[in-house]
Amino acid sequence: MVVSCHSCPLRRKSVFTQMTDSEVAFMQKFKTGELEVEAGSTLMMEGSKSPQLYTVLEGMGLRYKSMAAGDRQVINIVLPGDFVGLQAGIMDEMQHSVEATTAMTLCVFDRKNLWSLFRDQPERAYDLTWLAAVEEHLLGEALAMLGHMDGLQRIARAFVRIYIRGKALGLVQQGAMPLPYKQQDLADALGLSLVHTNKTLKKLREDGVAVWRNGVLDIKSYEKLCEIAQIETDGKAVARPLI
Amino acid sequence: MVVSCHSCPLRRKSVFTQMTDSEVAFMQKFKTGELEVEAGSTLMMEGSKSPQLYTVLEGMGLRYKSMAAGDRQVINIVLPGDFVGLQAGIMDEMQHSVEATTAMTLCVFDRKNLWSLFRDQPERAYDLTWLAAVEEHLLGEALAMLGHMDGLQRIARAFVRIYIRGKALGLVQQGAMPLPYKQQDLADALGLSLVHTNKTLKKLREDGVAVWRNGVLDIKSYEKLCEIAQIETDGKAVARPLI
DNA sequence: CGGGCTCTTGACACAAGTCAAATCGCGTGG
DNA sequence: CCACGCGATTTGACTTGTGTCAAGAGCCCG
Repeated sequence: MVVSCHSCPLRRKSVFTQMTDSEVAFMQKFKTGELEVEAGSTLMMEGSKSPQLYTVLEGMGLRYKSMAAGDRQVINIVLPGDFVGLQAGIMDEMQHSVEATTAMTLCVFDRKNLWSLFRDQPERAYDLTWLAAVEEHLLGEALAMLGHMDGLQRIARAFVRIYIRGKALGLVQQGAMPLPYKQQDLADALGLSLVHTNKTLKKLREDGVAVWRNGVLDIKSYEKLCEIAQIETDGKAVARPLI
Repeated sequence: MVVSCHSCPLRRKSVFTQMTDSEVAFMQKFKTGELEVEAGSTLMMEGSKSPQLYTVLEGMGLRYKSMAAGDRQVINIVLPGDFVGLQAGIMDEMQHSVEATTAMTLCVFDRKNLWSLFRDQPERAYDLTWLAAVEEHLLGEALAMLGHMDGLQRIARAFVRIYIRGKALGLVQQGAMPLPYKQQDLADALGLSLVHTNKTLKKLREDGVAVWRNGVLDIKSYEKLCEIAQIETDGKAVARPLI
């Protein structure tokens, strides 16, 4: 059953900026269908020219770059509302891969209609640029994190960032949210070895800061976590456009 | 003396995509003036809402984020042709600072005209998004570098990247190009300590790979450098739009 | 019950950070 | 014209965070 943009459950959430009815109608035309993928599927391959672009409706995923020697750098996690494939649409090819960690439902757009969006809907073009600029900002933060923080701080910071996003999406219940990734995924995101990630998680657990187990992140002390992460406790997710 | 966009010396270089006469004419209207700043000036401050956006005509600079404890993460270097302030234009505020390392000449645009660019010049809007997407890609690469490479590899990779950009801009003469930064700048970019950066540079020097001295980067063996950096030797700069 | 993932833990090695001090280069002022 | 001072670059000695190797424990599924 295909959801109409008008009644899209994501669109109602306050994290997403509101559109006028005519704007929603345009997006509806832009949308060409829905895609369901199972856990583990690769949505986009580094170097490929995907003919399709997606907005995540449900499920979680990972963006990553493959490196020499078989290891990879996780760029960030993909949550509902995220737009996937902008690079393939704007540049020629994807510069990273995208993988579904859980089963996912995606809203599908056709890449060849992207230009009409720039021509006829400058507001949406602006939104796309906004998304790219925000992504750039987030990567800048991640870079600073890898460059200047130790393992404990990195993990704490990752948890805070994820928690803020999860909260904005309504995924958090009593301080806990689903986080169905592997320790290896986190290690690959933070530039740490699996072993060291594991030991650092243990420390956070024993210090009563946060417990991440069985795919659920449970924040025991948001204050302590933020202190370690060097982040203000009042951080909120910024409202973002939903494409 | 203000250069007209039509006779802009940068625009002639082949690294930049060509515009039609009418497109150049629009950019000319968009341009509100030129700015010359001396070495050491701060062009944009993290958190500020700059009313102006720039394209670099001459000189070199640095983008960086300030961190706790007084140190900083250099995001990347700023060379002629680079667009500065996109974040201030699209998002509300800059997320990083920009500093002039040498004296610089900048082409000035008014932020409040940015929307008219999206409305009336979809090609330019597309270009801006393209720039943001490329920036995102480069930061992704940088992230992978910090996450997975050791000091020697990082420096080698930084040199190769810089060299490719410098070559495309015609800054390279007999394998050498001006690179007027401090070792501390490079250290801050690569997430290394100054001391370790210095020792690693020494190694590159003694191994006959590259010498960086007195603000000049001299590549002694591009092959060795690329091998260390794990980059193909045939890498070229991609053509990019000049805003 | 067995095979294959994850997750845990311990022991050890090494890359890189920190601290401290010497040297070099350069502009300024006596 | 030389002495001084300050910032940048070098170098050495020591410390430590993190990676690597290896092996065991927990858990799910066929």
